[in-house]
Amino acid sequence: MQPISTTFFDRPVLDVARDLIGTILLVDGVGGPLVEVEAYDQTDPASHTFNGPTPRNAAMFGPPGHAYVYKIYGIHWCLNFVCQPGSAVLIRALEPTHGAHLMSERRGGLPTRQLCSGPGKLCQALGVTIAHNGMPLDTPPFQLLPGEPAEINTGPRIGITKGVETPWRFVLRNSPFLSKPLPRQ
DNA sequence: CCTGTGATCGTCT
DNA sequence: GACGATCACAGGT
Repeated sequence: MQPISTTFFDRPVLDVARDLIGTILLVDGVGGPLVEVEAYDQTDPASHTFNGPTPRNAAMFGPPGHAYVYKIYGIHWCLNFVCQPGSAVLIRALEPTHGAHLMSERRGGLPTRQLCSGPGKLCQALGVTIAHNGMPLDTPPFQLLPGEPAEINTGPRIGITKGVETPWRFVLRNSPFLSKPLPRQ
């Protein structure tokens, strides 16, 4: 199988987000298949790009297939994959299959299900920081590899106060590694 | 199972 | 000066 190229990301963000579920993300060889992501674009009041370019969100207006990393609540890092200008996919959770020992060490020995079950936890487990902001995703330390076909469910996004109804959260159906289950319908 | 809260600081108004 | 695409822990059900 070929690694995923940056042209994969030069498509509508909703298509990319859906297709990312099941894709294997590794950072310096550590990670696993993505089980939860969210889409954001410039028309969306919850997006960092809603009010146009700023120094922080510059990577989201740069080339597709690069990382956008920012710090939230003064504490945690969050990793996004940049798509078409002003849009990106927030990487929220993965199944920790590669480098589990290192992830556990970085996460204080917490149980496997809690190693990467949230955007801040995932960055801590994979060692992602602002140093990765703007880096291409088809070049070390990043690796993106195709995974198995996935059954996907959608729902509203987590932790936002605007655009709360927009169902742009994509999850692997029945995964035990999500940050939260989908709401009951 | 659930809800509430403190931590902590960069970013933008 | 206010707030945020979060997390861990505490406490009650």
